[in-house]
Amino acid sequence: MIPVVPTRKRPTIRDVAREAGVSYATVSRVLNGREWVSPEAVRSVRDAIARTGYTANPHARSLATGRSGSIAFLLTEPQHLLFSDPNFSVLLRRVAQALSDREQTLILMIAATPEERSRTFNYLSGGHVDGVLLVSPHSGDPLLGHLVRAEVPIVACGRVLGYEQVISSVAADDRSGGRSAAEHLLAAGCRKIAMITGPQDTSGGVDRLQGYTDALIAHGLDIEPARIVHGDWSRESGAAAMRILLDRAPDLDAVFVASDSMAAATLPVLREAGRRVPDDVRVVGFDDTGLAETLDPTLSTVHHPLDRIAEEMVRLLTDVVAGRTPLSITVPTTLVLRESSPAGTDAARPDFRWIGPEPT
Amino acid sequence: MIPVVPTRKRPTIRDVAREAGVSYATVSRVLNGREWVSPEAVRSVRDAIARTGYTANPHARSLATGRSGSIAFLLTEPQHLLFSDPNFSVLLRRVAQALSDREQTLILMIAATPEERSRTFNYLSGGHVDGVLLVSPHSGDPLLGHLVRAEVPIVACGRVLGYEQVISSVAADDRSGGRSAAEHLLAAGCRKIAMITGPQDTSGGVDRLQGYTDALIAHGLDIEPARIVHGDWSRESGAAAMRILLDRAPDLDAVFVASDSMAAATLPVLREAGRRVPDDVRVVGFDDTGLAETLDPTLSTVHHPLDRIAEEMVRLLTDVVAGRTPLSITVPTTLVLRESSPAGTDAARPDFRWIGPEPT
DNA sequence: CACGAAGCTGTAACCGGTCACAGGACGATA
DNA sequence: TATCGTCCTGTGACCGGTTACAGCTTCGTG
Repeated sequence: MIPVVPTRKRPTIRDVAREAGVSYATVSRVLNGREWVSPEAVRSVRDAIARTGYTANPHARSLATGRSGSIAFLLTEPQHLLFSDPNFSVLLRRVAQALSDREQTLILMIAATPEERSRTFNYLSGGHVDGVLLVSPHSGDPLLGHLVRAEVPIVACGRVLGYEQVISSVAADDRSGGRSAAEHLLAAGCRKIAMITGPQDTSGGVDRLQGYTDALIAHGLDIEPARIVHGDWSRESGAAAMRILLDRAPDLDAVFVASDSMAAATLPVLREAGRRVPDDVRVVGFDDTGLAETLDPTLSTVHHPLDRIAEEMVRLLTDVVAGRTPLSITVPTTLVLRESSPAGTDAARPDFRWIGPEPT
Repeated sequence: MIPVVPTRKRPTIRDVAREAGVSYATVSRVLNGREWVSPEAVRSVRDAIARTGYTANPHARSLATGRSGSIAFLLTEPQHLLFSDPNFSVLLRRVAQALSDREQTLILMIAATPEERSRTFNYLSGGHVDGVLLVSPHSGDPLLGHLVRAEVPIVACGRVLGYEQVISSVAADDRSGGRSAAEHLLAAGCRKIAMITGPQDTSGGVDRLQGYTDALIAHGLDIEPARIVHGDWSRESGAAAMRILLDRAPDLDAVFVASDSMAAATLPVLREAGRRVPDDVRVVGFDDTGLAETLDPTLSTVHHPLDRIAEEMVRLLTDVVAGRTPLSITVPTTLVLRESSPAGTDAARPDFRWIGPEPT
């Protein structure tokens, strides 16, 4: 009897059991390697699996175990940032890798519009994923409060201001990073150092600024409000901020910019204004995710260790899912010097502890 | 045995049924809106759902229906391209949106290493997703053959050379795009037009080159092999290709580059070589995904309609999952003129049909 | 020799949905 | 009044796994 339509049913655990001459419970035990199973049984089950080409149905498994085996990577930034900011894609890549190593699947959710946000909330709070990785959270976001109330396991990239006690997070040591950038500029002789910050409702935005003020104050300098302009990570905001700075503080001799994207946008503005980089104005960015090397001049910047951050986020989320109390992890940053602010004599100065690689 | 996590029981369909005073089958009917249900029953079920905060368990649903409600977005490019090529992130964003609108979830899979590839194949062929969206497929990839043999529903972005009859695809009209770019350069008076192509095992790489040769031949010009260099979409390959061109064909008066990433990398090379853009050498790219506007000079380029491509891919995949025979869809491109090759007198010429927007 | 423990295996209940099918209520029609 | 069709609802089987529990060997020990 040849079936007209080749009904290609995928083999189930019971097919494997029949093939192996054992019960399906034994097959399950072999698959999960939990309990005592005789070596012969293990072998015949493995053979049967190989012969039938069996793979477990993840939905049946999730239904039985109550775990989904998947986590959500949640982006709440407006879409133009997703495109221009390499941080996202680098982090995404690393997280995907880390999850793949743990046999977990990565569900990408983008919640930019109000509709998407409410759909996203329903999905995440419905227990459809084991946990959520949150990127670049803004503390004012109501979605955060809802997720926390629904007790969804969350790990954020960057501390979530106001939620430090309830949301676990992994962040770069932004404050030290900002401080080392500013100290490098100070050591190079700059005294009128401006800063373009990130949004002040993100930990990265706040801490990098804090590091900058730390360094200036430690060197006995005043913080000049005119030299500080807030950006929103986007290129456009970087260019706009640079124009404001040139207007408000035309005597500046250096700019520390809280992201490479924004820093990249300052270069043409400076060039148009007739300022040479680094001779007239030194520029130091933050991130070092590939963009910095491709600019002209290449950009000195603080390396944002996204590899380790991704790794730690996944590890931490596993803990949080298992019921661990919230925890914040900080990962050290590294200053990388390139053409836009090369190493000067400062490398030899005893008061300057941090030393980056030689400029290329 | 105490469970590790205190599993807060979520309400099930039976809880809702009890609450509403109906059977669970009726609740299911209301949820799926399938069969005849009395208005009162609908109302009381909806009330009960609102009261209990019920959301359906997608795994139970998948198990019962045999559909997973999720599709995989599969990337097979080496990771450095994922970072530098904005095409990926733009497409990803759009696909995510289109899927979200259909209440489907997007599972991101990156198969760069051999391990990841085999894991990915097992996962996809195991029927864990309803279908696969494939980005930038290279025809030599063995993973493709395996997926086709396993009868996994696939829609690719770009035709898959050699698999046109078995893998559905959505592509830009790369050939017309390449042709309009070259025609624009010809109309601007250029006669020694070089080209940096994409990989010749991708339809985009082949077709954009084909469009270029179409235009040159139509104008009675010979195809000079010395003026054609193959790239691999990456910035590095663009810079390298430009150097080769300056060496092999130093008399060139224009370059058509098959991607904006590669085109971006040609600009510093040209500048270093003392060639002014566009005065000495005109440059036209391909993609128009944001990067082109941020370059200096801003880049004339062929707009790659990723919005529509994403939309069509999702639509087409739905059809393929439903059993539709393979189909290739082509979406038109548009030439966008900016500083690197502004519109000339050609716009007025009768033999030049295509006219882009005025340069900014 | 009786008995308990250890090692292994099978049965059955359960996870939370979908859906085929049986059947009840009720009005229309013969 | 009997019969039929339409509308609506409930029961129970099933999807493919996991796991509690019981049962069967086999062996060691008092």
